Amino acid sequence: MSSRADRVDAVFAALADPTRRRLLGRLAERQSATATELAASEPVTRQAIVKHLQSLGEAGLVTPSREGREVRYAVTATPLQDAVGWMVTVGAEWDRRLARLRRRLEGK
Amino acid sequence: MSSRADRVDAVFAALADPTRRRLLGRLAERQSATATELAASEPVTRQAIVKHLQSLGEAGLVTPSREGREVRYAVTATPLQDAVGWMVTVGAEWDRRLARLRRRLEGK
DNA sequence: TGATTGCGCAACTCGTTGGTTGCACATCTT
DNA sequence: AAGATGTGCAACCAACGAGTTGCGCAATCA
Repeated sequence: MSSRADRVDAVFAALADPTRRRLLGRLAERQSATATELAASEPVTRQAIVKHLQSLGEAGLVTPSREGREVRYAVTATPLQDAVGWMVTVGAEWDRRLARLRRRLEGK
Repeated sequence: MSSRADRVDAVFAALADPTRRRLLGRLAERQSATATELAASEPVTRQAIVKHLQSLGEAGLVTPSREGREVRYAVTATPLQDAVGWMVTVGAEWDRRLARLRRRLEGK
């Protein structure tokens, strides 16, 4: 029933690992990438990358799609909203902080 | 030197555990609480709570303060900004999402 | 003063997980 | 058809982390 809490849980768990965050970053730059491609830029094995991508996939942060003989991954980014939502409910003056952040981003 | 990345890392690692997030929630409601108090509302030992609070403390999310013979903990909430900042750099149309979120919270 | 209450430290268990290696299977390319 | 390239599966290892129990010490209360 508590699918919302589970989602948040999965997202934070996925984002807990720095390698996973880096992978998400890479996938945000390039539109998509395969596990072997990502493994080239990362100091670990392809298999490790695959596992990370699976974690990210279970959290809904990344979506795989088969293309011929290779599997390309792309960011979904939607479930991050839940995580941010949780953060907001915790902090006190978070409204102001978010506003400041947005201004800083829009002002570029 | 990469203190920024480390901070984000600590925050996400701290937020990865559901118990820790619940503790943060409790501390957000009440102004402050001791480990033993929190242990009463939680199905684990006081010692476990203490460890969690230490993790949260190292992440800068919580601040302890001694008062007589007891130690009270309170949320700091500032470093969450870094985490949100990271999230923003990843997602694509995050500006809009944050805006929607703020509206939903203000309208509430 | 003695009993209680709250905290700190240490050792230990057990499950999870990030990472590896090895091999088999599928899919292009030449 | 043969060789290369990309993925999937499984077993294994080491380290970390959540949680426990036990004990000792400081501070408050009766």
